[in-house]
Parts: sequence; structure tokens; C-alpha cells
Amino acid sequence: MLGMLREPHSGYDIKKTFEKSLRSFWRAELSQIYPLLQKMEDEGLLTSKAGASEKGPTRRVYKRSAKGREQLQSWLLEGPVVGTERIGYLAQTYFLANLKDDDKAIEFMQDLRTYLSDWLASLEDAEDEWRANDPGYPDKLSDESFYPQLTLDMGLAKVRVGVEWCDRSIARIRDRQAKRNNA
Amino acid sequence: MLGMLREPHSGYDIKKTFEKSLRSFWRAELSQIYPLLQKMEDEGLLTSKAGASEKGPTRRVYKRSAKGREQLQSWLLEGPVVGTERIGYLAQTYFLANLKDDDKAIEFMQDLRTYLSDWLASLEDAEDEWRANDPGYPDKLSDESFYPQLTLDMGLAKVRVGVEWCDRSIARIRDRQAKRNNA
DNA sequence: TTTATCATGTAAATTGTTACATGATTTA
DNA sequence: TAAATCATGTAACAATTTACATGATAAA
Repeated sequence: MLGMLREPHSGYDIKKTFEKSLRSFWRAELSQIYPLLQKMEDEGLLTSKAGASEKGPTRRVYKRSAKGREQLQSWLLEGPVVGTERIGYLAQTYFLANLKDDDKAIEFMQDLRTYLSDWLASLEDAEDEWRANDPGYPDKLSDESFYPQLTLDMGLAKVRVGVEWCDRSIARIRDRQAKRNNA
Repeated sequence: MLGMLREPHSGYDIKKTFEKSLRSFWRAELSQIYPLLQKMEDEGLLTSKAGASEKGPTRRVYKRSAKGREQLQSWLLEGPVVGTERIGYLAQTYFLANLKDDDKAIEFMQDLRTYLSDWLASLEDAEDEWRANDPGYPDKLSDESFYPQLTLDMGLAKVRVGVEWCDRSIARIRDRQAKRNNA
């Protein structure tokens, strides 16, 4: 939130940024965002201003304070946040033998492959669009765009290996099935 | 937990499994595990038995019930759990421009690279040991070992791309620095 | 006139972390 | 005798999700 609030944005705007640019590695619901904005303002990390909106209720925009900027910097200086990932589909994969029907396991992997390849397609679309609209892509980007591009690069790499892994895994499950039927 | 409790294990055992075999994609603290075991027993998903231990307090082992087994299966049949990942270091990377000193960003990436390459080494060690002790590795594993091996395979692939991405990113930040100094 | 989008929030429940608290046995 | 490991748990707090609740405007 501190990272996004260099310029003033509403809770609704922040949600859109989560969905548009950060969804490869972070999500948050509006019901988490709104209370947190209030709490951060109480703590002096943000300031807010109410203003008219084109549609719907009054829009309240938040912006980080000097204290907020400092806190963001010290978070970055603390070093990489690691070791907290939880990947639900890998936890499931680990225990897939409990299905006791390899066809169900293949189905699981195919569903996962579909999800990941759709995701890959959407990242590739985002990259194509970026390349088409920004002549500096990817080697002459502004500071503001460069680091986000690094995360897109990682998103693409990560999702590609995910798809490959699904393909490899499906082939290996089939192979085991074939061996079992021969025996 | 349901996946692990096909055979009876204590909370302490479960914690060790998290640290040894699942830590690439899931972690849990003892202070979460113990209350959850009790809650799941209350819900009829687990049964427990107290027994003597070699050291320390009485050991209580839990095992899943028929209802627990069914719940595990229906979780697996619901399809892959996706879209919930939160990758802290990528959230930080996205906002690294806020450091306003590229050397600090390089340091960040180097720290991350160290973490990931240590992790890779430990996964490779685990694989080497597995290969040395199990003549069926990796193509003739039992059902019980096959799916866990798939998650190890993914862990290796994922961490390798992470290390490569760090290297690529460090080079690109340096490149930008050099261009800036020439200008 | 229905649906989508804009826009804000609260309430209840669940989940998870950090810190605290205890105590036995084995090994260095 | 100190540290490591085995082993269990509680308390306080923090974070997060799901469901609920409202209502305006614009486009199909």
C-alpha cells in the first residue's frame, strides 16, 4: 500500500492495481484494504482527502506521508521477505496419491495446466501491449517502470516453468499407468 | 494435516514433515498445529491416542478418521487451489525504485540470490540422497513417493528460474547504472 | 430495465504469528 | 553443567476472508 500511494489513490484504485499489475504475487480484498487505509492513516503513515467522484459515493484518496515513505524504505532495506510462500496446488500435489485413481490426478494436473497457461497468455498480452506502447521497452524504461518490469519478467518465467512441469507430470503419470497395465 | 495423518503422528512429527518435505510450498508453526489438531479431533476428522515418549512429556499421536480421509479426497477433487500466493520479495521488487540508490537494489537482489541458491543446494542434496537410497528414483517410485517427487521436481525448477532471474536482474540494474554514468 | 462499474464500508469468523510457559532426557 | 532435542501447550495479537449492506451512474 505504501508503495502504491506515492500519488493519491482511493481504496478502489488500489484494488485495481492489485488485480492489474500485482496479481502474480499479491492479492487483497477491498474489505481488507479499506480498514487498513484507515489504520495506516491513524498511525500517521498516510494522509487522506475526500473529493467528488464521477459515479457513486464520495471518493476518498490516500497518499503516503514522509513517515510512510521512510517506513517503505526501511521495509525494503530489511532485505527480501522470503520463506512465507504457501502454494496450495503443490500441497495438494504432494498428497495426490490419496485419490487412488490416476485419472483423477491427471484431471487435476490438466486443470492446473489450463489455469497456468491462461495466466501465461494474459501476462504475454500485457507484455505485448507494453512493448507496443512504450518504445523504451524493455531496456530503456524509466525508474518507475523498470522494477515493475522485473516482476513481469519473473512472472513470465515462473508461469512458463509451471506449464512445462504440468506437461511433464501428466506424461509421467500416464507412463506409470501404462506400466501398471502391462504388468 | 489430513494428508500427513494417514499413519499416526504427533504435532511435533507434523512440524518436522513441514520443515523437511513441504517447506518449499507450505510452513506451519507448532502454535498453529496443536490447536488445529484438537479442533480437527473435535470435528471428528482425527482420532488421537496418548503414548509414552522417549524424552519429555507424553506424546499424543493423531490419525485421520474415515471422515477425515473423505474430506481430504473431496479437497483434492475440488481442483487445484490457485490464486492465493503472496510472494513478498516480488512485492518488494516492484517498488524497489523507492530506494533511490541502485546499489541498494543490487544488494537486495544479491541477498535474494544467496537465499535462493542455498535453497537450491539443499533441494539438490535432498534429491541426491533420495537417488542414492532408492533404486527406483525417479521413474519407478511407489505411489506414496511419486507425488512427493513431483513437488520436489517443481521446487527444483522454480528455484532454478529464481536464481537465473536474480542474475539477469542484477546485470540489468548494472547496465542501467552504467548508461546513466555515461550520459 | 437490468447489468456493469464505481465506490464505500461493517461484522463475524477464521487463520496465523509471536511470545510465553513448562519440563524431561540426552549429549558434549 | 550447559545446550540441544523432544514434547506439549496457552495467550495476545495481527491478518485475512466471507458475507453482508448500501447506493449512485452509465451503458446495453
